[in-house]
Amino acid sequence: MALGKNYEGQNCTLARALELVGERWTLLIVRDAFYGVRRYGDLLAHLDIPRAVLADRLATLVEAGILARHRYQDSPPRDEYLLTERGVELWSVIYPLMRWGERHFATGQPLRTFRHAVCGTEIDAAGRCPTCGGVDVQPADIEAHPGPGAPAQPREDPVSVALRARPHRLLQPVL
Amino acid sequence: MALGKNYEGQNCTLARALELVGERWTLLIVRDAFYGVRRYGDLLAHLDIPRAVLADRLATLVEAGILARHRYQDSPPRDEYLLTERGVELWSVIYPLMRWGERHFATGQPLRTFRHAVCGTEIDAAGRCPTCGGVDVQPADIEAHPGPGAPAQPREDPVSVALRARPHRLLQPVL
DNA sequence: CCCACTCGGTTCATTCAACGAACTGACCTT
DNA sequence: AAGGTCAGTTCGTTGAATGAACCGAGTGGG
Repeated sequence: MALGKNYEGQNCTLARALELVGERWTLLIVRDAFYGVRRYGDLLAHLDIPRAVLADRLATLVEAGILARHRYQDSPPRDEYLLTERGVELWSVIYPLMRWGERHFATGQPLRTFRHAVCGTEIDAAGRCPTCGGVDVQPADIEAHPGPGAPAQPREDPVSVALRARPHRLLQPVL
Repeated sequence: MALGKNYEGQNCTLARALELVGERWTLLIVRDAFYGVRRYGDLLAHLDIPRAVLADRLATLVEAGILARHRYQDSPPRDEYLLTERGVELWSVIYPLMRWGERHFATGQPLRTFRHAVCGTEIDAAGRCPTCGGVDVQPADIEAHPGPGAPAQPREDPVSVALRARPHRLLQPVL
């Protein structure tokens, strides 16, 4: 978004947060990071995002301390992008927004459900586990399960296939 | 944002939510609606948004059922924009994002704090009232209080002045 | 009744960001 | 040496945001 001069006048911390997170594509990249998508090429294929925009957003997110770039092999040199603590905290924004979208604009059955990994209970709209005394469930303790709904023409990129195939712990590599 | 064709491939409900709420300025307009800003002219002065963009966003929000347009006087004919139930539910997204921005990017003291109107306790980061048994506090029960922090050069538009002057119940008209 | 003013827009030329296809360069495999 | 993969960069085109000017309905004052 790069809200620039217009947001300087806005005192609200919301404006400052939106300068980072409100840019086009950014929140979808962060969502994919929760799903365990870590490499440039996988993000590219899964999001259908222009290469230049992806490179720009990743640089912005790393600079803001939301993602960290981590060398995972040396030959050939390859980096992966991992959520930092600051990035993981964005789950408290992403999850409610997903639920809101689902409540009001879903066309059919949910494509994905989120369960508390330790007990298997589906997490409620507020992000809590009804079984475990209503505690807030942290992303690392959440499993994304393929839901009953299916899109008309499902995507066939590796990430989409893997997410459809089996339950998967958030933040763990999906591929 | 009008994510258009790129988001059709995205099954996730997050993508559909972002088509509406992820556009530039949209979430700041919704925030102002929580603050009780209801008229075109007040939004214009408070947000420093181009007139054409504001008109476009308001139309989109009304069409999406997030705001409702309501005739509040007949001569001259004047409309105000009010949050619908669907819009009010966005508090679960806006509040965590504000808190996240405050935790990580605040420069000084908070400009605004949110208190549970019935007991006066400040609401925690998860949006609950510690005093009242940790219940989720709904926007209608929240009072925004001017905080200890002050910007270098405070805005002087009527909305900013009113919000700085005194505590104010969310969703109630600020002017 | 005319003039000035307010409010809530629309119009339009300019600027800036997004898009998508092509290119680059480091490294690997055969 | 040739071809492939990966992670970008470059660049021309398209589309959206910006901001200033304009517009039209309605009001209030002289």
